[in-house]
Amino acid sequence: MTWRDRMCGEVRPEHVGQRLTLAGWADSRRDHGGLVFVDLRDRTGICQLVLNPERAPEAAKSGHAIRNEFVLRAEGEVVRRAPEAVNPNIPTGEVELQVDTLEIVSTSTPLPFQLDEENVDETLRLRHRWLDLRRPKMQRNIGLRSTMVSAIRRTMESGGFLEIETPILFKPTPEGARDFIVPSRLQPGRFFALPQSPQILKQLLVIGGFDRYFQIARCFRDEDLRADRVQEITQLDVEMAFPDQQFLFALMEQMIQTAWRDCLGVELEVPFPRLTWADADARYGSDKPDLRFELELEDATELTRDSQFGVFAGALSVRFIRVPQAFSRGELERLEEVAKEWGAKGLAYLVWDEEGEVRSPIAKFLSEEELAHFRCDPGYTVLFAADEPAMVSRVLGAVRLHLGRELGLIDEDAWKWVWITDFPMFEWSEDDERWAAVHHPFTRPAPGFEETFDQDPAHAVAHAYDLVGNGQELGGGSFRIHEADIQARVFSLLKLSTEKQRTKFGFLLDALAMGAPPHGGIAFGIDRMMMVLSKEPNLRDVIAFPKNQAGVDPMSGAPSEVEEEQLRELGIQLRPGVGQESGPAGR
RNA sequence: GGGGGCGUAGUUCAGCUGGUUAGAACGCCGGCCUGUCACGCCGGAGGUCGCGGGUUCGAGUCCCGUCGCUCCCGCCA
Repeated sequence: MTWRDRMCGEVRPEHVGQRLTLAGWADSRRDHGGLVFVDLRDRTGICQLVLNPERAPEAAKSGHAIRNEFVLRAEGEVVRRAPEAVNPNIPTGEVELQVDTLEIVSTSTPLPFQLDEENVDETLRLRHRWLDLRRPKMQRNIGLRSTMVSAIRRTMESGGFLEIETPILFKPTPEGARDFIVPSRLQPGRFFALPQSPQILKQLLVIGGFDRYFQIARCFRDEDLRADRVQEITQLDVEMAFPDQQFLFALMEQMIQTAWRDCLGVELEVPFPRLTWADADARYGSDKPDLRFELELEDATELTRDSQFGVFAGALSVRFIRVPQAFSRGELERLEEVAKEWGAKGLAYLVWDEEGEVRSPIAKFLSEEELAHFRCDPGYTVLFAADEPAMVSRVLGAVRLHLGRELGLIDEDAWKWVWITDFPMFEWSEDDERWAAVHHPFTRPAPGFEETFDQDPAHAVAHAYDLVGNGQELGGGSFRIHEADIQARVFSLLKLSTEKQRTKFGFLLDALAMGAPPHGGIAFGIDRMMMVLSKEPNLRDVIAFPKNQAGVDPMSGAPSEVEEEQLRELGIQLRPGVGQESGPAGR
C-alpha cells in the first residue's frame, strides 16, 4: 500500500515493510552525527523519519535545512525500531520511516510563538490563528465540533426533520439583544439586521407546511462579550407542528447522547431529570443549576417573620445555605464580597465551630427556636440572604456556585443534565415600567393560563423549557402561540402598540390568522455545548476564528474602515471623531 | 458604562523594601556528536521594561494619565 500526497497519517506496526509516501509538518529535527531525525506531524499523529546519508544522501543533505513547521513529503520504507530504544511517553519510535527521497514542499519563517507553549498571549494566538489551530488542543476541539455537528444532523434527519436555510439579511427586532445592522444600498436610509435567531422564520416555515424543520444557524447579537459569550454563535434551531414535549425532549436527549458517544465514547443515561423553574429556584437559586455538587438552599421566611433580627423580619424572603466548613473571619469577608457583587446588602452568617458553639454577630438577636432550626453539626457555616425573593435567589445561587468551585465540591468527571420546565411567562421591568417576556413574546402560556395570563402576569406560567448541562444553559425553547388573538393580547401586555405590532410583526400576525397549526421547538447553542463537552472554560477555544473581547479579529483586523465611496453609496456620513482614523487599529 | 488583574528578549516568566553592565528557560544563529526521540555539549545574537508625564541624586520598581489584553458586573427576550 502506498499513500500518495497524504498528510502524515497514522503509521502503525502493521505497516512495517511497506513503502509509504507521507507528508506533514516537520515538528522537530535532530541532526545527530551523520543521521538526521525528523518528526513528521499532522492532526492524526507523529511519525519519525530517519534520513541516512548512506541510504539516501540527497535526503540527508536537505535535512540540514529543515526546521519546525516546514512541510515535507518523504518516501521510504517503514521499519520497526528495537523496543528497548522506545520512550513510552513519546508517540514516535516504535515505527519509523527510513527515507529514500525527501522533498521540502514548503518552508517556514521562525514562528511568533512556540506551538508547545501552553500560556501564549491570546492576542498573539488569534493573530496567527493558522498556527494556533495546529496545536493538539485546537485540533481536538475543532475536530470534536465537526463530530458533534454530524451527530446532530444525523439525529434530526432520523426524526424526519428537513434542513432549511433562512436569510442572514433580515429585519431588525424590537425586543431582545441589540441588532447588528446592515445598510441597504438599493434602499438608502434603510437597514437590514442580522438575525438574533431565526425564531419568526422557523415559525413561518411550519405554518408554511414544513412540519419538521431544523437548521444549523448563525445568530448574531451586538452585546458585550465574555469568556462564555460571543457575538456570533451557531445554534441548532428546531421547530415542529403539533409538538409533543415527550417526543421533543426524547429526540434532544438522543441527539446529545449520540454526540457524547461519538465525541467522547461516553454513554449518557436518558431520560434526563426534570425540575420546574420554581423548584430549581428554591433549591439552587438558579434557572441553570449545576447539579455536579449537592449544596441546596433552604427557606426561613416564615420562621423569621417576627424575628428580633430586623433584617430578617423586614425581608420579603429569607433563605440560607448550610456549608460543611467553619469559615474564618477573612473567608466570610470574601464571601460577603461575592454576595455584594451580585447585589446583596450583606451576608449574615452563623458559624458552628468544632466544639459545636455558635460564632456570629447576629446570634444574640435570634430566638431559641430560630437557633435550633439553623443548628448544624460542628464545623458548619450557615449563610443567609434576606431581601426580595429574586435577589435572594440571585445572591445565594451565586454564593452556592462560588462555594462549589472554591471548596472543590464539583465532581469534574460528572455529566449532569436537567430540563428546567414551567418558566414564568413575564417579569416586571423596572427600567421600562412594563412587563417583559422571560423567553420571547411568541411563547405560549402553559395549559390553564390561556385565559388568565394577562389578568395576572406575575403568576403566569409559560410553556417554555431549557436544557442545562453541568450548570450551563445549553438549549431552550417553547410551544408557540398559534392564535392571532392570544398573540395580540401578549403584545398588548408588553405595551407594544398596535401600530408597532403591524410594522414589526404584521407578517407573523397575518400568518397566524391564516391557519397556523400548533407549533413549538427548541434551539441549542452549539458553541456552548462544545464548551461543556470539551470542558473548555473559554468559548473562543472551540471556535476556529473567534473575535477577541473587544469584538475585533486580531488576525484580519476586522472590523475595518471602508472607502468613502462605499459610505457615499449608502448615504452614510460618519460623525466627526467616529471611526475612520480614530477606530481601533487592527493590524 | 462600572470594578478587578496583567503588560519586562521571538515566547513563557523572574526581577525583594527604588541603587547603577535587566536575568532564566525555551526558541533563533554558528560549531561538535552515527540511533536520537523534551537528545546532549560548546559558543553567539537578541530588550527605548506598552506609551506619555511626574516624584527622586537615581524608576522595570513609586504616583498620575493613556493605550492594549483579560476576567467580572451592567447588558445578553
